[in-house]
Amino acid sequence: MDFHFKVLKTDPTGARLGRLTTPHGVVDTPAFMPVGTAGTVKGLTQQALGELGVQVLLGNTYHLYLRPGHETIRRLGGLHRFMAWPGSILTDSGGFQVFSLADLRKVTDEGVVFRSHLDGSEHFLTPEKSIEIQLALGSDIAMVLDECIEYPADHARAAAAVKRTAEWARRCRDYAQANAGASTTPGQALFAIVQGGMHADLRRESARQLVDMDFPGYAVGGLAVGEPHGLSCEMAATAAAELPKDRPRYVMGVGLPEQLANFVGCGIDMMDCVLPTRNARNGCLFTSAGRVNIKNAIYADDSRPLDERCSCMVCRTYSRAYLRHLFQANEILASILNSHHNVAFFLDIMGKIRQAIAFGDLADFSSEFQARMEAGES
RNA sequence: GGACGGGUGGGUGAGUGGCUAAAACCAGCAGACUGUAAAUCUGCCGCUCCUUGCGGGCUACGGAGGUUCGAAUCCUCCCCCGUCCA
Repeated sequence: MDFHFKVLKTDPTGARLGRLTTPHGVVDTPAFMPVGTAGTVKGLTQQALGELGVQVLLGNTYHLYLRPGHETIRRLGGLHRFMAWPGSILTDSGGFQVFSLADLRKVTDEGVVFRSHLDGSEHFLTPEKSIEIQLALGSDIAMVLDECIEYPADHARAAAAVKRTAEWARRCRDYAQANAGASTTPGQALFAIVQGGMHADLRRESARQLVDMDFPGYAVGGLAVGEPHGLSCEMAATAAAELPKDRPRYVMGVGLPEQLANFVGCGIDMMDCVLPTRNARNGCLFTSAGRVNIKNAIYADDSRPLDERCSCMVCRTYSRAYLRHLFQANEILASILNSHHNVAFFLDIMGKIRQAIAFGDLADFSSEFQARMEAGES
């Protein structure tokens, strides 16, 4: 199967219902992609992910390069076979680590020198190296190496990152084209990443530069780095307006449950976020009535399901009291069940968003959802 | 009966004259988490009062006395708990 994307319907709000086809299957969009940095969505088996209806998940170039090593994964048949995941995979390029490992790296035009967070060893990640790794991993969608900057960042700083990101995108594209045969997944696609901080002119400029390079898909990066949600949406919409309508658009690293529909309304087709899994492990559960901190004492005797409106395995089977107990007792099952529910909840939202676009009432869905979240427990 | 060692806040356990309402860890309570250096991190954690302040009062380091300007820390006696000797 070759990579292609088809917009099935565009909502008056700008939201798109679509279908992405990758070498490993179909992805209904708008899609939420759980994050599986190190070749595992923490707390969930691949079987569970399949049962939850996950169609695409993330892996991380930087992490898998450091451990177990991309050549090891290549020898084992690529990331899909290595982790026994038959569905689609998108790999991040290491660009986010340019941001999050600020204390452990040095950026130059040539690339990024990282000190491994595992053993302190030095590694030089260039655009070419990032692609070389991703070709070995054989993700369905690789990402260009970008420079993700902090918030706030002034115009000059953001402009420099835009310039560098464009140069790196070109190098990534050229290297990927020249070495396509080295991929463990024939037909692997490469997405570019729009930067520009919170400066609309730079977002537009970045998008145009990348569109000129003709990528099969485009991401908007550098959002959800601490700025207010309204600004994120504004930047996502600004970038999306410059992007070709027939290519998938992906906002990286978002968002909260109540934010997902807003990005979709900006014309976004794909999102990923660590929140459902990370927060699950930290006892923060997302429900249709808002956040539930399952470690709170008020749940000690609560026999109700976590979310009465959720039909996931956890909500069908276990009480809040039990989930709290597992968390308090530091039991592994707490992470497993909490992650299961949170991912199910995010996927459920996306399903409802797709349905709402199909029915043409995304705006209604969005405001209803928001209202229920804010109303909290009844 | 004798010789040592020890009794500290819910637990373990530091502290051996003032900087100690008493380290640290655990437990408990609450909060945070947005392309994962995260099963992590932060705050609170004797009682009480208010004008919520690096505020006031009270209680507290087995018990009772004492020394001292000042004691969890020094002295005396007593009570417990360990180990060893009879």
